[in-house]
This record gives sequence, C-alpha cells and structure tokens, in this order.
Amino acid sequence: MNKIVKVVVGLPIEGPFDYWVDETLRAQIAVGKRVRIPFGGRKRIGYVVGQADKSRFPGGRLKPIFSVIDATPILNDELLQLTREVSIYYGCSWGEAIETSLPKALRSGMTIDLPVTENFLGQKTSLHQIILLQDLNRKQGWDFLSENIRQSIAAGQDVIVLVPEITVLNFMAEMLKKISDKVIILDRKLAAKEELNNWLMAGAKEAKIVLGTRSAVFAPVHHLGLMVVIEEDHQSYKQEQSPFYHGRDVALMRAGKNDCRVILENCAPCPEVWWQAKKGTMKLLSFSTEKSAGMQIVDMTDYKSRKSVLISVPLRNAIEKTVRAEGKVILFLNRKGFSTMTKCPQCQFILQCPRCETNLSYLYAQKKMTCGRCNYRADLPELCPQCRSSYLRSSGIGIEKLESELARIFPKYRLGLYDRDTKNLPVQFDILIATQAILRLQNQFSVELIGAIHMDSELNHPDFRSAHKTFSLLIQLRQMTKEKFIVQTRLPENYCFKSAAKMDFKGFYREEIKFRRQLGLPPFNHLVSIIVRAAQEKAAFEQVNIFYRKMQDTLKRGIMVTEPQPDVMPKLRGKYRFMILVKGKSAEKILSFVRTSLKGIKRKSGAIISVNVDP
DNA sequence: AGCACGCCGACT
DNA sequence: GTCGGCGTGCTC
Repeated sequence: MNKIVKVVVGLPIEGPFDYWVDETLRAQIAVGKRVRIPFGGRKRIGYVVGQADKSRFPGGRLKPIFSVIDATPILNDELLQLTREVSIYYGCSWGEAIETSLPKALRSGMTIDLPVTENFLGQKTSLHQIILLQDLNRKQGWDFLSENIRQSIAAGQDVIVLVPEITVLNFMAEMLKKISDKVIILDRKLAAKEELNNWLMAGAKEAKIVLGTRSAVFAPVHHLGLMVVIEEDHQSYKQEQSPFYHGRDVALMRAGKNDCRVILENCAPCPEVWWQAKKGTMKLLSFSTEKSAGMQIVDMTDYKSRKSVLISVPLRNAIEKTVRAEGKVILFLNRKGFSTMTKCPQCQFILQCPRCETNLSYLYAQKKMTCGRCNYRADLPELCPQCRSSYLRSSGIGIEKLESELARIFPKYRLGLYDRDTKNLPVQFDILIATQAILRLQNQFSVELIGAIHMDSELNHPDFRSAHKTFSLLIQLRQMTKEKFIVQTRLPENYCFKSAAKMDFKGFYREEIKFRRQLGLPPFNHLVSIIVRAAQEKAAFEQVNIFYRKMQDTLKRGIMVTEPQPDVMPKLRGKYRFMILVKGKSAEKILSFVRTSLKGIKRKSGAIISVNVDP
C-alpha cells in the first residue's frame, strides 16, 4: 500500500511523479511530508501528495526516494487541497503552488519539529458568509471588525487578517493586540528563522489572530473561523510572478472550503467585488462618514496657456487660509523625484534607461537619475552624452520639483516630502507633498486640506481599471482630510470626479459596470493575459505571432483573443514584451484553451511565455 | 527551471 | 575528422 509515493516538485511541470520507497522508509511516509528525491539528474525536495501500491509510469523501474524529511506532515489536507485548487485556477503546477505557500526555511529543506494536530476541514463551524465592508467611518468599521474577530476567538477559532503592506501591518498589529494577546505576524520579508517560527505558531492549537501580507492567506491554522482582507483591491495582493495569485481570491477559495466567514474591507470596493454584492453573493455593509469634507473640482483647462502654473488660484487661497489658521496641508502628486524627462536642447537626445527604454527621472535629494521600472541608477551627465555641446534640460513634474516651486511661492512655510521610500512622516510641516504612498497612513493621521495637483495621469493610463483607481484615490484622499479637498483636473466632467464629489458610490459603480459590460470586461468576463518576452525584439514579436496564429486556428466558442500588442511596458529589464489578452466566461476554460494552443507550437529561442489569470 | 541529447559550422 | 553552438524534449 505504501511502496510507491506520488510526489510533486516546485517546478513548472505537472506531475505527480512516482517514486519507489525502500522498506526502511515505508513507516515514515505520509501525505503532506517533504522527501528528498533524485529528479532529472539532481537532488530536489519533493512534496508527497499520495501513496500507491503500484505505478502506471511506463518508463520502467522507478527511482527510489533518498529520505523523508519530516516526522509530521507540514501540509494538512486542507492546505493540500487549497494549493491544488490554486494551481488549477492560476495554471501553475501543484508543486509550485505548494512552494509559494511555504515559508522559505521549509522550501530550503530545513528540518523542523512539528507537533501533531488535527484540522477541522469539513466541519461546519460557522455560517459561510461574505461581507463587503465599506468603511467610511473608522470608528464603526473598526467596531464591527473587532467584534467579529473577538467572537471567532471566543468560539475557539482562528482568524486570518490580510493587509496590503508593512505600514498597515504594523498599525493593524497594535489594534489587534487590543483584542487578543495571540497575534502572529506572517510576512515573506521576515528573516527565515522568524518567519518559520511564526508559521509554526500559526499552526498551534489555541485560537489566534494571524496577521500578514499576501502569503499569509496560506497560514497553516487548524480551525479557521474568519478571514479579513483589508483594502481588498490593493495591488500588492496580486503576485507578479508565477503563480500569479490574488490574496483576496485565494481567501475566498479557502473560506469556501472551510465554511468560514470573510470580511472584505474597502472604502471604494473593486467593481468586481461590488458586483458580487449587488448580485447578492456577498452582503454589502456600509458605514457612512460622520461628516465628509467638502470636495471642490478645479477645472485646469483654463490654466493651460499660462506656463508653470501648478497651483490654481482656489487651491493657493485655500493653502494660505489653512496654514494661517495653523492647519496642515497635503498636496498630492503621484510622481516621485524632481523631473521626469531630461533632454538635450541641441540634439533632442533624451536620457533613457538602457534596459527599459523609459525616460529617466531625476532624484534631486540623491542627485541620481533613476528608472521607475527597474532599479537602474546613474549620475546626471554634465553635458549631453550624444552631442557634447550642450547642458541637458529637465522637464516633467515630480514631488521634489513641486517642493521647489512651493518654496518660491510660500517661502515661509515648512515643507515636507513623502513617497514610497520615506520612512518616517516629517515631524513638522505646513505642507506635505506626497505621492500615493501617503495612503499607507490613511488610518493614522489626517490634515485640514488636501490638494490634488493633477489627478488625470492615472485616468489616462491604458488600463481598464484606471477609472476605478482614480475614483478610489479620490475617496481615500477625501477620507484623510478634515475640512477641504481640492482636486485639479482637465477632465472635470469625468464620472470619477463627479461621483466622488457627491460621494455617489451607486452612481460611480453604475457607470463603471456599464462600461465594463459594454467592453466585456470583468466582472462579465475573466481575462487572461499572455506576455511574451525576449531580449531580441524580433524573437518576442515572432513568438507572440506564432502563438496568436495557433490560437486563431483552434479558437473556441465563447473565447475572444485580442491581437498581439506591445505590453504597457514594451521593454522591461532588457526584455521586449508583447501581450495577448484572452477573454471568456470561465477562467478555467480560457486556461485549458491557452494550454492546448501552447502545445506543439514552434518555440523561439530566448522567448519566455507567461500566463496571468485575472491580471 | 535545469540538464541531456542531437544535428550543423570553425578549429588543432 | 572533432569541439561546440543552442534547439528540443524530459524529468517518476
């Protein structure tokens, strides 16, 4: 019965693979344990997913496993099933899904001493219910959340709370410690040893709160009662490498298996999620604002002619009034650094990243040119590197340039900067000039006035989520101001601004859903994006077209394929990128279509194809 | 993902 | 003649 084990590995190949188990190892074998195996001529770690008496492997005699690593399985049935489901949905191998679910210490084969605990999979412990919590009132929203968490803990159940990133995690940790003294933190950025320790504590028997980033959705808790996803649509929940999973969606999968409750929290929910609530799959719970700060839209088309006018008259007046009354101001500009383009006025040469071909930004504080996509850095050249006859001129506005403009306009005001790399909020300031990184602190402080310098850059992105992203930014910024919110735009008639000004959520989602329906975008279809990348542009281009032609030939009903186009990032880290979008009702059907199309096509050397479900 | 096997150009 | 290019295919 246990002569043969079925093993999967953390590689993009399906398996499972059969191995022979020597008699001396048979007693140790169990599903969910790690084993050391010979694989493709080298030693690897494999994960036992099954046992058998005989193998159907046609290749003759099986290789024997070297050893069994774990005394107790590190994966219980629930996590085995969950990772299996994740692998099917996102189109990766089971082994890859298992590997992303584990702390790095365990992937590297470290041995551990794990106590034996049973898990409660399949036992109906609570009502499976999904709540979409729209929390525009921090007090009531928090009361609701903490009450739910408290109830689960009191019932002896575990709670998993997912947060988008570390600042929110630290803040939430303090809040959650008021509810329970057992708050376990899980984050891939922890040191290997600490990560493993916390992972082990997450698996302990007593009820606890596991607080973590994306990967904490796989926390090995045994009696899951509630999952909370804070800022449900945050970008960081989507893994940008294979497996391209979304933390929120895996949370929903996991909750479905365990019959546990889910609370998805967001001020301006993702339209896909909003639609679920509208259809009744989820319950929408809205706590409205006690008092909403006034929002004023300033039409900047009038300012077009006058050069270098960043601050409109109404905004300037509001800043003066606020600072005079000893209030604080945030000016929002979603662009790091000083300038965004550096050009030679003589020969028109533009400084670009050698790997991404994007214009380099200048970081004034660091005196460096940098690429916003990769981590390329260079010094600012004295003269034009091409014609050597002129100094370079910079244009394009980042927060550092805005700071210098403001220093000119308001020489007496204290100015501060805040972006992704800012560690601490400036201690004293009258005006804080910030990128969207400021939203990390949205629950931690607020100001009297927020001015958005131009909100249009987001809206002009060729991304079907851009309208919602803009709306969401507007709503979140508005929540951070106590008195006034001024938005400068050249698109004042756009529904994002109009509905945000009126706090008209229904209006916004009605428009957005209409737009999504017309174009057959989520939630009405699933999207799968296929990115073909290669160092040689020709290789990438030819590969994507080979693939596209094959897809055309084998096209199925209900599946739509767009023509290949350069990706939003046409070149990244030295690789040219082309994209195909596939649309269809079911992600699984799209994926199986993509798989069959992929089979037997001619492969161009150096071209890499990656498949991203729900990009 | 690696690594081995396999079929066409410049070397001692 | 052989060394080696990377194109193709497999890993129990």
